[in-house]
Amino acid sequence: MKIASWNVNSVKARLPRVVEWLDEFKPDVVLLQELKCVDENFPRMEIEDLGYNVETHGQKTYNGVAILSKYPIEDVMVGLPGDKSDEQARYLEATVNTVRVAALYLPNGNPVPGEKFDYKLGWMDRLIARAGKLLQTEEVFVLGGDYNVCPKDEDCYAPERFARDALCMPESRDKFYTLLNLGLTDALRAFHPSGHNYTYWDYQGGAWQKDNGLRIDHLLLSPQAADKLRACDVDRKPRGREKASDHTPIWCELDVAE
DNA sequence: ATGGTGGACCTTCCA
Repeated sequence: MKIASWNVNSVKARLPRVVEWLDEFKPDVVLLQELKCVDENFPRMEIEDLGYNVETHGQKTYNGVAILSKYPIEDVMVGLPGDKSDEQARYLEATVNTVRVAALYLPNGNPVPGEKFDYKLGWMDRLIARAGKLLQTEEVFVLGGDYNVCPKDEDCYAPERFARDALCMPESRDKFYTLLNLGLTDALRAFHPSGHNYTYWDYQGGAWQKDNGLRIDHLLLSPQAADKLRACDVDRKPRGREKASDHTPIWCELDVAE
């Protein structure tokens, strides 16, 4: 069972790239971020025509997450618990083929310091709390998405340039490791313990051509999911195409009965 | 050197 995550940076602008990639990669489940549209404007028909069920949690102009699945999507939970005043569409959780999955778009947090960085850290506290709840169920689960956290200096092409950036700040990394240390597995690092495995390259300055990237998209697995992990990698191909997103998909394969 | 990339939206915000 192949589960992928991809920040598409506008599903409307990216639809040809998304359709093309679904057709060639044939993932079973896809966690999308940065839809940048309300639910009514999601290109549901085009995705359903490829054999996917669709659940969306959209928002006008900003954010927005979705779950696409070849299996029925059950027990949907919209939004990250812990702050009823939070109106940003950044979290969607559901069960597909016995696996609990979440599509998450963690706040960027720049500039530092400021309200946005505080919101990021607060959102991470809520994610840690949610992961703790999920771990109590001892289920197979995957928390996938754009975490906007670059875990280590080796995950950044120029760590000195990002030392004060919200993606690399010690507070961001500390909370990311608090999350991991609950007992989750960073699936990509389980298969590629070191080296550059970037998932994002800025549009500016020829970053893609120079491989000036960062690893900020992650698949975090419960212990029960990690036991079933068979493969994990970044698919760089979509980033090199015309009208590309600035992120590229990360995927894993779990040995789950179908 | 006050640019630069891209998306949404309509003038500025966000990444």
